Amino acid sequence: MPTLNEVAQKAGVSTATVSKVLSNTPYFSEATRQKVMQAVEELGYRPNLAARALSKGKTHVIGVVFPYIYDRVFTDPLVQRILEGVEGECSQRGYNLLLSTPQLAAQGPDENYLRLLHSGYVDGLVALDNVPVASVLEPARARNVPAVAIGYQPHAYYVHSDDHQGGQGLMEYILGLGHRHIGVITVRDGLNYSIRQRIAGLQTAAEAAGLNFAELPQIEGRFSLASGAECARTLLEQHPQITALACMNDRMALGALHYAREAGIAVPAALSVVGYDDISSAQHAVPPLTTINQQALQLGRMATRMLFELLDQTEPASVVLPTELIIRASAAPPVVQK
Amino acid sequence: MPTLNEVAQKAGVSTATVSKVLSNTPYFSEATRQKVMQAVEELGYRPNLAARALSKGKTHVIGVVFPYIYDRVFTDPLVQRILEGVEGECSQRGYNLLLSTPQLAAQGPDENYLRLLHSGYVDGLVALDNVPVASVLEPARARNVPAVAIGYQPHAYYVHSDDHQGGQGLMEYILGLGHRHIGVITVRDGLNYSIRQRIAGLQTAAEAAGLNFAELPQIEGRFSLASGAECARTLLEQHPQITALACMNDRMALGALHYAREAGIAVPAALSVVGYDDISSAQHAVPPLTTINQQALQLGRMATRMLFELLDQTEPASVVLPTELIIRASAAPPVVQK
DNA sequence: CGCGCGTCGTTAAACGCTTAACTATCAGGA
DNA sequence: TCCTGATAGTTAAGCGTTTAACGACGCGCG
Repeated sequence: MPTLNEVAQKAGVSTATVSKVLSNTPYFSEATRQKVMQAVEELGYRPNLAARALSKGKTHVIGVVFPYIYDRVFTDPLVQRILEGVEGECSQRGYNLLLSTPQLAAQGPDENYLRLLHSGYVDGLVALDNVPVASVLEPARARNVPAVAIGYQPHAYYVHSDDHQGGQGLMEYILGLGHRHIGVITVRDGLNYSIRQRIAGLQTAAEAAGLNFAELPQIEGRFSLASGAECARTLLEQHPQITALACMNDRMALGALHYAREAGIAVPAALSVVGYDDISSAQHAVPPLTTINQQALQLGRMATRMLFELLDQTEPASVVLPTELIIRASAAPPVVQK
Repeated sequence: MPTLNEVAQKAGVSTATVSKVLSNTPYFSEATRQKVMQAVEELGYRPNLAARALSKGKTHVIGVVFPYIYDRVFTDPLVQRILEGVEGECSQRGYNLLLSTPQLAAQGPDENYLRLLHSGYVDGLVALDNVPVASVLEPARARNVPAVAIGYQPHAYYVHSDDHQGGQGLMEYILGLGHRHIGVITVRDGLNYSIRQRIAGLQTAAEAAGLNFAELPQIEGRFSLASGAECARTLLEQHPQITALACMNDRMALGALHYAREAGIAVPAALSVVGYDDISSAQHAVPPLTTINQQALQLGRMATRMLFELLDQTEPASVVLPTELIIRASAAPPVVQK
């Protein structure tokens, strides 16, 4: 591959001049500009980014970090959506995207990730950082690598969705339909800050309606559709009086729907099911799933914009995105019984 | 961030020695090893990858290229799955993943991508390269950047799934059920080699059964679920005698299912629908979708392994992966009528 | 006429690492 | 004793950029 030097030779000038022309740094004549451009053209020269990175200390690469915790990273439709947002912002600005999926153990992220972080290979980081066990951004902060968290990280720049509001809205909706026997399908507490907030939101709404939230039947799934189906079965077998199921993500809600169909339980006539996330398949489920849209795309976009502000030396403000209740057809008033 | 030099100073040796110790190049004593390691430890030293890249000409980064054609890149569940495969192989070997989503115009990929390609920033490329308009790997070949295509690129190292076999299997299955009035939902020809092959497969099977394939009603969708629904409507309104719909991807098949449900057409009793891809939501559709599994995960894995072989200077063999017919519940024999 | 300044271009150092070439030391064999 | 060769470590060049520092030139102005 041709180098700056070869271009310089060909154009009959020094490398410094070529560099100036290419970076549009003042003080070169139109004539030399022409010569240089011509040489660049003929050789098909393109700068070596590694060299540039070394010299400038900037790589134009930002790292996207999806730690590998409860789930294979890319099975979560939200991740995909976030990535889409990040990607859009980056490519708009001519930045490249380095994907990192560190293992996250209690003592911190894995060595591979740390090497990347300290390598000078990325100008900044956008990280899904939302679990209590350990923060992937902690080491970044220690090394002064600009970073934005998607999640609940009060000590960092962050963006997250208003999960409390979302949870509350969801519960208010169910209560408003008239349900009182409500089962909750959640995940193990302490796995994820967002879900903890959603639960808190449910609780707020429940207690505002005079229900004792702690007495509502709850069960812990593992995020997946299959686990949702299983949880629905267990919950309904143990508490046949349940008329509504609030699931803390859409995949588990879809699982619940799946179970209901197999068990011959009509949704929403005999059982209401609501989810959380508004993943794309929620819309086409049978029946279409009532859920909370948490704007994953926007999450990715915002985080990336904030990172760019950081890179531009301006202090970004952390953001909390509002959620929206998406009413479809999987929930209805309970049939009056007994 | 600490540099090699600082480590060397602290350990009281030369940078060359430190470098040797760290890369385990022969000829240093246990004593110096200890000193060096201690210094590394205390300073928290980690190599600057840009410098290393410049010096060695290797970055340990491979580029994953998903050109941006008919669709926003990450909306296709297959892309996600392929990415998962690539990611797994890479992180196993300590490689990092750079994501590139070039715009693909007739005259070739965009400048941003070319810059990346020529930058020396990636050691190799795995590319979804499967469209007739232009190849993203063409410029890679021109620059001698090792690359593997996922798709039909006979001039390159490639891996693709046996779409002809898949299409044929799908059609044989439908014919075997007894259908003769079969509608085909495809995409604009020339958009995608794989789909062209699938169609060829359908045709092979149809003609083996004595059907004139060209006379079967066909319509072109745009990959998406919504377009599938629309196509199903059009096709069925124009050709009410159709008893089965063969869709060239699952999303359009899901759309067809969606339309059928709305229109009150019972699947599979009154209409059989089959898809292609076996995306995860196919399994949970109502009714569960009969489709062809094309092993997207494996596609990503294989391509990456081939790339690593290439990087190891060994000539990889291109691969064609077999497909598998996944029989679920969206297709059944036609009701004998008239 | 001479000085200063704006313009255009060059030289060379620096970024942090790898590695070929080199020096020094020491043990063992002839 | 001397030579050889293995071992241990150093020096310095090189990877391809950027950029600070510097020189040369010409022009306008006092």
